[in-house]
Amino acid sequence: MADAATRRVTSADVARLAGVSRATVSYVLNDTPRQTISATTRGRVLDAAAQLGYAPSAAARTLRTGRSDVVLCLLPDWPIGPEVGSLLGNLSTALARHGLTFVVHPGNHNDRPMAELWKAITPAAVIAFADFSEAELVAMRSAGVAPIVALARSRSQGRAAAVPQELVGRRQAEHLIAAGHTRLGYAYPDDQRVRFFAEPRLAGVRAAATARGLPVPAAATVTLDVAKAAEAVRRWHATGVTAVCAYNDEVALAVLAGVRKRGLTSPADLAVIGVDDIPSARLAEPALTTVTTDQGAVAGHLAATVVAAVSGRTGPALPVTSIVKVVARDST
Amino acid sequence: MADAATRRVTSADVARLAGVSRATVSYVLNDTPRQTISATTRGRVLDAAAQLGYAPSAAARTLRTGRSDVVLCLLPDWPIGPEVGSLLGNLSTALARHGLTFVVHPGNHNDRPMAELWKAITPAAVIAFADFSEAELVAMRSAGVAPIVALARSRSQGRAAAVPQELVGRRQAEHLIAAGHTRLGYAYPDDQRVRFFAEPRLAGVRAAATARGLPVPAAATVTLDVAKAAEAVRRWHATGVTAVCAYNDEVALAVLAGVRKRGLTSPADLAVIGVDDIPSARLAEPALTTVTTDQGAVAGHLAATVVAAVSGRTGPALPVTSIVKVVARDST
DNA sequence: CGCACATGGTTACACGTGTAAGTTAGATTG
DNA sequence: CAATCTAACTTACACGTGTAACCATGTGCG
Repeated sequence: MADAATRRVTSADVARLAGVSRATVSYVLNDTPRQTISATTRGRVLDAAAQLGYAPSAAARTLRTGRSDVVLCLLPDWPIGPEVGSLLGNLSTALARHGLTFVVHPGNHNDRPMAELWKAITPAAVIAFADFSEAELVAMRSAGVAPIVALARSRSQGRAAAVPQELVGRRQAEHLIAAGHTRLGYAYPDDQRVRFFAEPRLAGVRAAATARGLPVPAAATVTLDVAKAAEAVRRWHATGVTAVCAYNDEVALAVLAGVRKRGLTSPADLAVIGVDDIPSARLAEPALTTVTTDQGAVAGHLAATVVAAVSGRTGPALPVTSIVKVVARDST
Repeated sequence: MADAATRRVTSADVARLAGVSRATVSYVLNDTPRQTISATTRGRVLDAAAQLGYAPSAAARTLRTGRSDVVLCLLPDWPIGPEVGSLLGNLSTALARHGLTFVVHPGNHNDRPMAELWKAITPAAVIAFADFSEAELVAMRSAGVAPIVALARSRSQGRAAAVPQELVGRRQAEHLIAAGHTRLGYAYPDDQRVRFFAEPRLAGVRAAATARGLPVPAAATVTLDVAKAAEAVRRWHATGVTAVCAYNDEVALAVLAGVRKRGLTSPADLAVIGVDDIPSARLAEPALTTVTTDQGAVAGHLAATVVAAVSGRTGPALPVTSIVKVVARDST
């Protein structure tokens, strides 16, 4: 058993055991470019480090370098689904492959003024789902961290690795139009916090409709409540709408519940298409057609953007095609 | 516009502006106990710090202190639902109230040997959902971080702040038994990674049944697929089972889909109760009865356990009553 | 008066690391 | 053979902070 007061093993311990100077240890362990080390000493250092189980202190390294290898992701305050969870998991392994450690902060950043976070962590980059405020941007510039906007378009500065949400809406609408529907509806979410996402998706649906010369889609807010959803369904059905795009799979499930409540059937009376392909989607009555995003590809591109940003270069453009796909089921 | 090469504002800058020594700045900003500072200097220091927008370097502070104020949560590799997301959010604000910054790592820790994480972050405590391995425990001891096991029982060392999962199963079964059901079934998840959670829940259902002198529940694995679920429903119905507890809301929705597929109805032919109260639950056909956990209370207790652990004291016991509640809907 | 003592500060060091600059000793070269 | 160069290191400093140890004042008290 190790003592309770066992000291941390430092690079000086490794140097002592290997019989070299501390600088040599650092050069070996970091593969410093223009520094030549003989093979035998290199081996001795590596052996000593392994034997002692040496792991460098992140605090000291960050202090010296001024930049850490931590990438911080600020989660929005609205509830996240499994699709975001899978994105985060993929992003974590993708960044780890580049020597970056990925970390997520779930707190709503309205709570604490976010500078509290840089006080605690000194990240190399910060990923957020919504745009940064101007004050946040200058604070990040002066702290030397790279701001990155994910999943949405960036209107201001900061690198963007956005999945264009317009595309999601366009794919939904195109699928319905291809099935022969001409009068579309849009089920808008009740939660005000996701407007940032819902607005461009609705815009995409509108764009697809007008591109085919169809009338502008009839948007209605749908809460996650059967009675309210049934009311929206009644209005759509009365005005000749035969198919609706929903912001979400959950909103789509609410619409389906409303359809059943009104005694109608889907897709005969009203076709419904969602977004995300949550597990419940295939279990609905009828099984829900939905649009899914390739989270692995998005994570890979996001990771590339991050490493480009911390290296100071500009990131690659997202290969936008075939990243958003329709999962056809019974509701359309 | 600030220069591109703008330097970080340090405590020395604050000291210079306030006309005091750097130590005084540190004493003022940290409210060091046995150090007396006059009110006027204190004010000057505070003003200077605010004017300069000073935020201490976490790296330097951690290096000096040996312990940071970061609490790291290791996420499991199985997909997390919105209930875990809400728990994390609550935990973040609860810990922030104690001056701790909460951070989540989504990567499966089989990927990298987890020591890679302490290389990057030096947390004060680590929260995991499953048990730690013995090697991990000794590594954490020697690194001085407090291990904490959440949401499950801890069989080994390390503080535990567990919500007993047996209780969840017991509540499910009791609700069905109170409604008059005597022959119960259990819908076991297909995903092997959640066995750690499913096993105790099933045990709770068994315990509740035997406590009332009922036969042992008929457990069956249910995949998230309508056909497979329908087959399980057929067997239950054939063997006289009238009500099933599901591991999950999603598994419960699969059972409901199986019930419809067989041409049966719920709860008349088969009552179903889930766990988690996901948004889709109330939108199902019929609306799903489920068991929900008060995530705010759990987060508060978990936070208390963490602060107790980093302070070296032992944490309080969880007030286990009334933390798990049944949300009665139409499926029972 | 002389001593102890609280008040309000300052000086100096340590934390563990990366890296620029210096120092050998042997190889190369004109 | 002297001068130069290169491989293989070592020495020394800086990053920004917390805190123990010192120092200079008054101030009460016998």
